[in-house]
Amino acid sequence: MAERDAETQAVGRAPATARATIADVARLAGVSKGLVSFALNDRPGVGAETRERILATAAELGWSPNMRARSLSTNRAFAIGLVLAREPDIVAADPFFPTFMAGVETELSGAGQALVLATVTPGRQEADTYRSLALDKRIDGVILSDLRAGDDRIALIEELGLAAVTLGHPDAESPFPAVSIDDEAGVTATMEHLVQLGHRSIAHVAGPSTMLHAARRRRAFERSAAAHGLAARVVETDFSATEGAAATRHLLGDADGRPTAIVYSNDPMALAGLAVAQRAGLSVPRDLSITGFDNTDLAEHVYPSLTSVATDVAAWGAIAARVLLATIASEPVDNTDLPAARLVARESTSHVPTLTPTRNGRRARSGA
Amino acid sequence: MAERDAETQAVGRAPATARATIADVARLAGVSKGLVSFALNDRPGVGAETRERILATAAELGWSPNMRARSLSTNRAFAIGLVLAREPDIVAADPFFPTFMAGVETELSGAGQALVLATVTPGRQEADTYRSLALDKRIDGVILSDLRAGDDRIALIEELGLAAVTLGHPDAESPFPAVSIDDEAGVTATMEHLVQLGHRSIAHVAGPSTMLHAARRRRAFERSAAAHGLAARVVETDFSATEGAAATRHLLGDADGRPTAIVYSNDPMALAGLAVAQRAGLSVPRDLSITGFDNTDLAEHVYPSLTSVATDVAAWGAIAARVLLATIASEPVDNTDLPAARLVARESTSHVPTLTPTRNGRRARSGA
DNA sequence: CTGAAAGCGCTTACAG
DNA sequence: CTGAAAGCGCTTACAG
Repeated sequence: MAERDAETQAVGRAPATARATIADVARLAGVSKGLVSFALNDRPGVGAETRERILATAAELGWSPNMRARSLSTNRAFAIGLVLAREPDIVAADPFFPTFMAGVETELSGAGQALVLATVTPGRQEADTYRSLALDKRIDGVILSDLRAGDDRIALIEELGLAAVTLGHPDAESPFPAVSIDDEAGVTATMEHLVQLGHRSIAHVAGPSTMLHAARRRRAFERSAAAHGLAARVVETDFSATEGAAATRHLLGDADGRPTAIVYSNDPMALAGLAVAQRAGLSVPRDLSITGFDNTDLAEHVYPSLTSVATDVAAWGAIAARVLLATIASEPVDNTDLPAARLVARESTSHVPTLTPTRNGRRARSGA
Repeated sequence: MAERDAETQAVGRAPATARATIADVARLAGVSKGLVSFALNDRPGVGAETRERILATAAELGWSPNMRARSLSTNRAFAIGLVLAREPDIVAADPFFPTFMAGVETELSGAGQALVLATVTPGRQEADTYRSLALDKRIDGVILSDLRAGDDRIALIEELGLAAVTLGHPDAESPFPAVSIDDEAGVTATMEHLVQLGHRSIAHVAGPSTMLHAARRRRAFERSAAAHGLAARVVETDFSATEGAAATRHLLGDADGRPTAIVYSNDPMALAGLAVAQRAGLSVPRDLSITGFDNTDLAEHVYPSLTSVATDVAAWGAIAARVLLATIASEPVDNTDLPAARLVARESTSHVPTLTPTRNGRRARSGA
């Protein structure tokens, strides 16, 4: 061993195991550490051939940047955070997050950034999680999902000095860019579809009114119902299949006569509602039309297949990540609106029965 | 401003924004930085009252450790990684991961550790992801899920010098502890259940044979079939609802007579299979019994509700994380076996029809 | 165009 | 029991 290796051997570790540092590159290339850093970061002020030589030796040594050191000196984490605050079973039943994260990842991996994910039960644990993520300096910014009414996370994130992007527009002032999908358009299209099929008695099974997107879908439902001169029956739930089933039982047992169509605020509830209807001896869509939201993979694989509203969730994730990274890099960013959610009509919706439905009546299925 | 603040003001930033460092604590407590570090880390060699004073001033200044600095000097990331390498739609349809990650999180948050999550499409991108996670020094170890036959990640992770824990036992030598759930017991219980109901023609819709847990479930099926003197028809899929549906169509159209029961290797496929059967005019469970695996939230909310195999996925995540953290801390760890998967019998399984099933036949449902 | 030095906020031998 | 110093691997003014 040449004596120049002496220092890296200090720990008694095999040289092969030791990672090359810029000091190694500098020594081998015969320049200073600072110059190596400049060359590696494509900064001006390094002679062309010097740069070449530095890059070559770095490659030869298999050098790669140590993010810990980089982070410490640049005061950046090169990572963003996502905090999921829903009851575990609701997160699990909803394919939104895995798809969304896959989209986020496509953007991050190319940019050398990492995603740190935290799952918490809703409540004060949530704020603590954001707080420690920031205090530990693990992330540069967060993606705020599941925006709530008067969401206190906006102020918290601002106080913590993190960058952020919100999924959808908050209901109050926000210093953060919003990346949104117009899901109201999806609800409106659903209503048009049902009205066109002759439905006049349509109910909505909504998500929690504290969640902005659930409230938005509900308002779109109510607006559309009003526009068509229909009553707007709404049952609120927590987005779970269990409460979706309960809401359906409630609606089907309604003394005022059960609705001929139910618009659910997500797919898991619609699937649970479908089962409740079938169990009650109703045929879907002959006796009852049903629609979901988010166009889960399963939607086209149940019987009857489920009419649902599709959004490009992965694209949403990718754009949200891109906007957040731009924000972190202090680049100017605008609010972004993604293509509106669109209705995918399938078998679970059809013409309203002309008479009160009978269990034995045969009628050709129409619609999608 | 006293002149002792001069240095922290160098950037022209408001003092309120500046985070307290151990240097600040040391100055205010009148000791050296080293001593502060010792006191804060509960190391011996600090006088009782000195320690008190240091802790008090740290609290007063709202000091919290900067993980970047800590990481750089200790050569640890205080974070673990999870790389999801499945097609996005399969990850999305399978509630395993969100639940698993919630379990992981319960363990990590208490230990001041973070989870960095990467989602990749299977293939060479996967290895690159592990590689850069390690080279960037972002994580100390990984949880290896979805073990494959002859899984090359074992060697890769070892080469990268990362710690790891595997979900289930690899099929070859592994230096890493395994945390396993005996899902074979679940399959065996399913078979016992079906045989007891009189089924003699049982098929299995398996996951990819390259995936160890899919292969394990399949082998358990075949063993159990053999033990009962039954033929073991198996159709292999990629775990997706789409292929689950296709496999079901194939089995129902089988020239040798269709099976009276189908054991699916996961719930999404079972749900898709249920729809295929219903679409073909078969009544489940009267004409065909169906079972799933993993006991998805939706299993109890479809009609008929789905007999499935339940495992405590969240506990699995928590234990896996705990074992991994112990490994990273160089504590001795053993392989861990969690309670065996157990069958949850519901409506989708019942007595085999005594005659070849007729579409109009009425027979009281029995079983679960 | 290039070098030498200080600094990011911690930890950890090494001396007293 | 305590202090002063070096080091982790980078980046970045500051001089030449």
